[in-house]
Amino acid sequence: MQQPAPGRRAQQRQQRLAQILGAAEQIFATSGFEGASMAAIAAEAGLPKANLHYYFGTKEALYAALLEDLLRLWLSATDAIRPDSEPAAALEGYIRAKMAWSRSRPHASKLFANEVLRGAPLLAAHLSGGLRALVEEKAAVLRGWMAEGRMAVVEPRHLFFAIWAMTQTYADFDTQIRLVLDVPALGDREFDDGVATVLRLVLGGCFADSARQHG
Amino acid sequence: MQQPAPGRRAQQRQQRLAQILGAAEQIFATSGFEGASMAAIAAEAGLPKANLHYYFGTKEALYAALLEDLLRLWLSATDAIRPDSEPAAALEGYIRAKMAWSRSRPHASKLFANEVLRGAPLLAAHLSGGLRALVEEKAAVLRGWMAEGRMAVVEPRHLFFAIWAMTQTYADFDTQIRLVLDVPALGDREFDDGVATVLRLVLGGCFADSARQHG
DNA sequence: GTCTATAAAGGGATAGAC
DNA sequence: GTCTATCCCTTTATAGAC
Repeated sequence: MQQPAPGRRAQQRQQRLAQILGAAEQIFATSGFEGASMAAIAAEAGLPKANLHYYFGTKEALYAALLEDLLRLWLSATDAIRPDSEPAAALEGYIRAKMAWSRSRPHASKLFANEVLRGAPLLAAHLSGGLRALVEEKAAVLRGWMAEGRMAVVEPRHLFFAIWAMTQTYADFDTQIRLVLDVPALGDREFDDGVATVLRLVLGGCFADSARQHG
Repeated sequence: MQQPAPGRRAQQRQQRLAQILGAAEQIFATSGFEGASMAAIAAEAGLPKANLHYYFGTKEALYAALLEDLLRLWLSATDAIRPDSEPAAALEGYIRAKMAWSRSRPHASKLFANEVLRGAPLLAAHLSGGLRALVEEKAAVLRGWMAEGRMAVVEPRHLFFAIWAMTQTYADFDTQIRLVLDVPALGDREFDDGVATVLRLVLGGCFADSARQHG
């Protein structure tokens, strides 16, 4: 029951955990749960295989730990959407945040995509629980703005689906985008174009004349 | 070199092939390449495992055959986008076609998503070849419309990325959408709302005042 | 806590009878 | 052409030395 201050031992433990989680995120993201092997994760982390089992027990527990972290990020990105926000600015901030996340954490996004693609066996409870509640809450905010005539009338939950899809595609489908654009990797140029396109569609669709200011 | 008319033998062969391909599409879509087992595909098809190897040789060859079929669908959906088309009608037709495809062939869409997520090892050549050429061709059509002032100026290739993402999410992320909307499965209502939302964003973003006609 | 060696299970693929 | 039995390899997970 004692809670010792983090000494050298605890710090090294935290470092090992982060080391394993980072390697696991990358391997799981590009190979999926079944495709990833503990050996590949161990190699990426620079540790023997048995170490992973010492820290996390099973492959599924390690995978679940990653999804847990992930959910927190997902749920925290909508903070800017509050009843007292300016509607267009709130949506623009949300889109920019989601796009920045696709750029900074592409592996996390792919991990999430892989999990949902296979039917979300480990995430179903969170999706119908925390995420659903959050979406309902934010949808209510949007409906309020619509009732006040501050934005066009659209089904707010489907608007979220559209924003998620458009922003996450720059992480999940980066391979396709890269090959179609014929660039070695997605950089400033591609993300700027992406943000501009998503902003134009969403602001143009929700606010009509507000779209012009973004090129 | 002889090309016999399809007799009973050839017909049964075609039926077996279709039987296997259908089962494989479903299993690969929900489990990914590595996650799917030949045993699971055989069980789904109602055939012994060795039959699959007789017809397709290896697991990878079976998977590649599915991707081959898939590409034809992907590349044929843009037919309505031609220089002499009416811009808004052409984009609307394309969106409706893509959305209908997400509804009728969700397994195919998921299969494609799984493949791109893992870096498109078997599809890279097609993406940077046929798909890239097609996108360049259609992007040129859109640029022509923009130059004539018939639609807003957006980066046309990113507009395609956005349309692909928004429409395919109704197949690939159906689990998430289903759980957030709290419905047992996506039906008419959900797809109608989805089409309306995507149309509003794209037409609103590209044609400003044309968005109103779609609710 | 860390690592080597290995057990136990499941995978793709094939041999060979029918 | 079809199916059963089996080979061989990889995988997860653990035992046990250090």
